[in-house]
Amino acid sequence: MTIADASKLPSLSDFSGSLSDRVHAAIKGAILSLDFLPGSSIRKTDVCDRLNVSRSPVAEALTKLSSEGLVDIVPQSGTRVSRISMAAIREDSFFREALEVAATRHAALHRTPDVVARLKRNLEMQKLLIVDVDKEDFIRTDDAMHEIIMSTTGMARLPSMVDAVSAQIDRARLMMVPEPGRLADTVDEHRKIIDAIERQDVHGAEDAIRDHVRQLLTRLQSLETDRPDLITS
Amino acid sequence: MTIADASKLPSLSDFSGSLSDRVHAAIKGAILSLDFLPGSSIRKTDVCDRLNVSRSPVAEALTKLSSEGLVDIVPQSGTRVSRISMAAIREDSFFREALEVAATRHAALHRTPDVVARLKRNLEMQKLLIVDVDKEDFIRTDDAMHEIIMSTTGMARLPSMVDAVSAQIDRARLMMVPEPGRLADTVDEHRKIIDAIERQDVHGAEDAIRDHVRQLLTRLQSLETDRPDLITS
DNA sequence: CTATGTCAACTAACATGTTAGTTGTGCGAT
DNA sequence: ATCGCACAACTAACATGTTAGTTGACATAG
Repeated sequence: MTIADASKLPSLSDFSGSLSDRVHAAIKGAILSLDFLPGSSIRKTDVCDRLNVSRSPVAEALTKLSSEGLVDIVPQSGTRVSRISMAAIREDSFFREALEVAATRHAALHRTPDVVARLKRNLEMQKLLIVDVDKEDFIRTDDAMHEIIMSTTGMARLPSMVDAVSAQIDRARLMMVPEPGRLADTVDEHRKIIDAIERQDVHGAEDAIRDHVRQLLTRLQSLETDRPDLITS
Repeated sequence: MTIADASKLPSLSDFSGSLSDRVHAAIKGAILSLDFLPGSSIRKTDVCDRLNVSRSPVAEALTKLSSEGLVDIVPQSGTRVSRISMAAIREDSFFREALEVAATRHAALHRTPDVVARLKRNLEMQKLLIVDVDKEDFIRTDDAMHEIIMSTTGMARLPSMVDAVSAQIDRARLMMVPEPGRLADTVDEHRKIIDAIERQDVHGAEDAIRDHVRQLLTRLQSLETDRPDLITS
């Protein structure tokens, strides 16, 4: 059984909030970036030594990660980084789809000219970033678009909810090999979503965002054959 | 400032799982049943004394309740039972609607004759229970119907997800005065949902479940004027 | 060589001691 | 009487000690 390499943990000073929060963020980052490999076991004492904290905040952080599905705690035995399972990815994808569809529906029903303008400006930015092949910034802009749509609902907890439910997806996404032309396709999907919102075409917007979210799921399925070492079931 | 009466906590032996889990269930029950009143502060030591456990499991339980929105933890200061806010209820209702709509959509798309039969049997049971005016059993049967629909998705975590997101709603629901004829209306809403699933009418099923979930929200709005002492904002 | 039982090492869970931040209270100054 | 400030009491957060359940290694019997 491999053991997660605690030396890969970033320093706590990179984060804010309570000690527990920072430990949580540090470990979560290590898991999502695959510095902590799926299936490896986490030794609390290693983490404590590396971060210079006691077991309390580490225990609390691991409990939270467990509820997010990123680690498996076996009572009285040990804690392991959860393996990526297609079943878990499909579940997370289902939840994410449910929330994104609801948000997009709301956006289509209640859109204001201001929101449409912001979405269109965001889309133009995306087009520019494709030409630059600036993937980092593209992802940031992509996220911003989804946030604009979510913000129309006025639900403060929605972004963090979507975030929590996307943990497995985010981790799996990192293992995918980039696909040529995928960025251009993504922008096209975004355009369809924004167009439907502008027309207040509720069903059109729902279908468009659903297609978009499912694109990712479809592409993730390929991991099952590509990286069977990291995927269970 | 009122203080939550720890003597109202049920005994831990009524629950199963780890000590933390049982403490969590006990406190959650007290909050949802309004034995712990919204706004009152929870004294860890009282809870420890009553349940004969140390502060660790109590702290963990309260952390979890905090993430469910049932208590507010003020760092270095205190923990209070969260007041019911219309904003929180609306958010929870939004999340619940998103999940239930997604589940119902899935049920309509992939329904089998067996599922339809089970749903129809459940509906007949509901009709009988109206005549008996057996509210307890009616609620159980109501819940069972939603579970049948959710089970068609095959998503293991869906019920617990909906449950977590319904905490605020469940608490508020208890304060509502029963409305004559409401049960019959509920059955009618259920019938529409089941009919649409049987016809594989996706949009019809979505609309029907949405109407159903929103009925509750609408009725909850009245609390804002009826019980302003328990509602904030 | 395999199956099984024992035991030591390890771990999460729980208990308890300690620290530091917040809040209200009362006293004194104005 | 009111404002401000110091202080005491209380709390969550954190550190650390203790308990009990799990696991795998190893020895031993078949």
